[in-house]
Order: sequence, then C-alpha cells, then structure tokens
Amino acid sequence: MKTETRSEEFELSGFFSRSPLDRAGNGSSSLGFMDLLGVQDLTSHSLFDDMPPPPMPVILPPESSMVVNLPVTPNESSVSSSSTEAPNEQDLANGSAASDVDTELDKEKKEPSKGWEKKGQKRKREPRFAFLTKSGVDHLEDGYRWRKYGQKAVKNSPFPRSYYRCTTAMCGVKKRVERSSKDPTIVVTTYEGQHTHHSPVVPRGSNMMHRAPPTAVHSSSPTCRLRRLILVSRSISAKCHQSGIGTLIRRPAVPSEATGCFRT
DNA sequence: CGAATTTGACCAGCGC
DNA sequence: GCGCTGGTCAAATTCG
Repeated sequence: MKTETRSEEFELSGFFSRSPLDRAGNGSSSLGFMDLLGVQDLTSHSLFDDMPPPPMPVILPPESSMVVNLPVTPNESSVSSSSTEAPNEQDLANGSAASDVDTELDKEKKEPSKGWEKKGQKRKREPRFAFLTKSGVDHLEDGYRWRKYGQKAVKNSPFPRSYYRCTTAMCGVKKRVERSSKDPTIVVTTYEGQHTHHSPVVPRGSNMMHRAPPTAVHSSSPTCRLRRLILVSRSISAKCHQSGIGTLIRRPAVPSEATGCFRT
C-alpha cells in the first residue's frame, strides 16, 4: 500500500517537458540534466533557482525530465519523526515550516545519521525529491560519485530499484533509482538528504572538467537552498492538490508552454 | 590491489 | 503474531 501510494504520486505528477535539444530532434549531444531541469539557463527563474544538488547526466541523450517533490503521505509520516512531517499551508504562510526544516537540518549536521535511529527509535527521513527522466539508462550521471549499496525488486514492477549513497566522506546523501512500471522509458531518481560538499566531484573517466559548475550550487548554502526549494515545491504541490490536479512544471523556454497544471 | 558492484540475509514498520 | 515490504548491511565477486 505504501508503495502504491507513492507510485501514484509519481503518476499524478508525471508530465515531461521537452528539452530544446529534443525538440530539435537531436539526441546525440551530451545535454546535461541541469539543462533539462532548466538550472543553467534558469538561474533567474524562481522555481529552479534553488534546485537541490545538481543532477546533470551527460551519458545519455535524455529526452526530457522534470522534478517533483515527494509529498509526505500519511504512510511516510508514520515512519518519520514528527519534526519531519510536511508542514501545512498555514505553516508555510507563517514561516514555521522553515524553522522546522532548519531544525531538522541542524540536527543532521550535529549527528550525521545512517538514516535509522538506534534500535527502538523511529527512523529519521530527510526531505526527498524525485526527478523523472525519460532516459535509456538507469543511473544518470549527475556529477557526484555514488556507491551502490543495494538493489531490490519492486512490487508490481519488473524493474528493480537500486540504492545509492554519495561516496564523499561525511556526506550521507542517498538516492534511489527505479524505472516506472507503466513506462519503462521513465527513470525515477529520488534524492534524499543534502550534500555536505559544494563541488560535485568529477566521475572517473568522464570528461566533465569542461563543464562549469552549476551556479546555484555555489550561490548559497546547501541548507538555505534546500529550505527554499521545499517551500516552493510544497506550496505548488499543495495548491495543485487542493484543486485535484497534478503538478506540472515546464520550462519557460517556450512561452506557450509555461508553467501550469494538468488534470488527472 | 583498492574501489565499486552484486546479492542474499537481515531488520524495522505496517496491515491484517 | 505473522507475513509483506522497504531499506540496509556485508561478504563475495568483479572491475579498472
């Protein structure tokens, strides 16, 4: 039930913007994930300005991608400490949500966890963000180095889910990678946590040295960026939820396809 | 040879 | 209490 609820969220949010490159019908160039998410050319864009750690795959010819925040469902909150539960709209309005996030992040800094509290205590879960990418490869190169620590079969899906951890010391960021059972071309990458290092490392054997580091990464502290993104994305999600529609985010590159929502 | 991946076992939470 | 599931661990294996 937990899984079904979550995957349903993905389906509701499942819209894919078309990258300029894709619109041009060229899939051979190494257009990065950041390009797809609009981070590089959207440094002045309010929504993507504060994107969490920069996913920027360069391997594939990704056709499209989008980011959604994972709403904290009742199931989610049941396994999270109360301080990590999603704030309501009222909280967002009076700013208490920000302090909650701040508190949680500060706590994480003081006691970097393995994601689980000691025996007998509830597990602690950090805010998560899911990136939907239409891609031919499962593990999208995002500039960070990841170590795979597990793989599980996914219920109701022929595709396994892979678990990765950032290999940088003291950085407890994790991500899950799985394919949509309904559309195998869609890769769902869920990031959990916040990188404690600013500069993405260069993957071995890659030619990413020529890539300029994402502006957003260096523009403010990770904590600040995460908090702002949470507020923005949650607000959008909540508003769309209120009206019974899924979240839709499109790049503003094409004026006629500006940000909006779609009915599910 | 060190690092990364694979994979089965294990644990905790949840529903019944 | 039991079974199911998600998530993690760690030994074995593979890779560069």
